[in-house]
Amino acid sequence: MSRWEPDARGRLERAALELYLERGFERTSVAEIAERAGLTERTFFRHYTDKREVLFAGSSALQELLVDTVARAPGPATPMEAVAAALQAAAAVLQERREHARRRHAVITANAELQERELIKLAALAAGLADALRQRGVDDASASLAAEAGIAVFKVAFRRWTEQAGEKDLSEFIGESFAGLKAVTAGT
Amino acid sequence: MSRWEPDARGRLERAALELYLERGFERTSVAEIAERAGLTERTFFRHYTDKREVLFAGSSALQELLVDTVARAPGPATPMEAVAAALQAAAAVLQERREHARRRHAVITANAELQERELIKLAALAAGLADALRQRGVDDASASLAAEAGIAVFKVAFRRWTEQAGEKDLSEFIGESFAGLKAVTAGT
DNA sequence: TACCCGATGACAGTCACTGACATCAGCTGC
DNA sequence: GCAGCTGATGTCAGTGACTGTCATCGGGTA
Repeated sequence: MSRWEPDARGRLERAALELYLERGFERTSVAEIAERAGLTERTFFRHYTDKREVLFAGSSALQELLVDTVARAPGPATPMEAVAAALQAAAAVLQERREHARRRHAVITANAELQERELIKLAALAAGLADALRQRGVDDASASLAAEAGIAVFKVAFRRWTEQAGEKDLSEFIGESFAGLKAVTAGT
Repeated sequence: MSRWEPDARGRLERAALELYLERGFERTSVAEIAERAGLTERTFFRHYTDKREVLFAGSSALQELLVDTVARAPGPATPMEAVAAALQAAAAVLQERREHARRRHAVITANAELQERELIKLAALAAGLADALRQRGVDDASASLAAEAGIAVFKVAFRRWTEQAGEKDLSEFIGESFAGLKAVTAGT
């Protein structure tokens, strides 16, 4: 048997989410998270750069999924089609873990600092999408615009998904939002 | 004559921008800003909620300008036309103070925490735009999408404006970006 | 003249985050 | 099977952002 309990990161992430739900982000100290995970505060900061980051561990995997999906989109796909495919792929992942996604999102919407972190993660996703589009030969400005517009669609769709009373899939909200964006930009 | 030097906020804002430019955001302490402004650290925090906020004092004025411009757009204007008018109004203000805008932006792009704050301010602008559109009778989803898309256009245009070698006006970049968005969303 | 108010200062405290050094189970080379 | 290295963790002493509380006092007000 090994010297320490396994999966320190997993324990920290679960402890953090639990505590943020129980008492709120601000009223939870890093020492408390570490204690619940059976570790020390110092070790927390070896795994996560700050108190917020522990909620965003999965975002790099999402980023890879988006970028890969754009890269693998069929050759003739337009930039927005490639972005749409990427967002649908991401939606499928989130739909699978919808309870976790909603709990996490509830914590984030309750705290401005966490919203800031979420926004910069979304900006990073946009930058990754834009890069992937450029790799496909899309010109610089169009790549940025398609990526930013795609993230805008995602933000709106995700919010509607979490606020709905029913159980409609995230992918449907994304489809509707893309259609809505098309309609609204047509009238300029 | 009054008991204290006037314009404490202005002195703090100028001192902060200077120091952030001279030594970087992270390597500047609030005590140093306050000292250069002839005040104490405690007083700094009476004027600004945190060390970042001192760079964003003007954002509420920008928000009011955007919201007012949408509210006053001609009745038959489409949502995107109203948003475009608002962004052009904001662009004119930034163009006027372009040296200040660029210095400030240089500080922000050099630091992730400041970028986070900028993003949440932009998100607030989007929320304000969306509200103003709803007041005009635009349906909920379209209002959010037009607002978010408008902010996406603004982000791209602003970045191109600051990165350009020449002296082209921000309003031109915004016009081009709106056209680019229209082109890119048409191909879905 | 007495009083209040609002902007500031003084000071102590909490907590996020960092740097430096210590510990020690398990693997590696011999 | 032993010496030594490694990597994840612990310990401890900071620094600096931010907060609560009380004191100060020039200027306006009754």
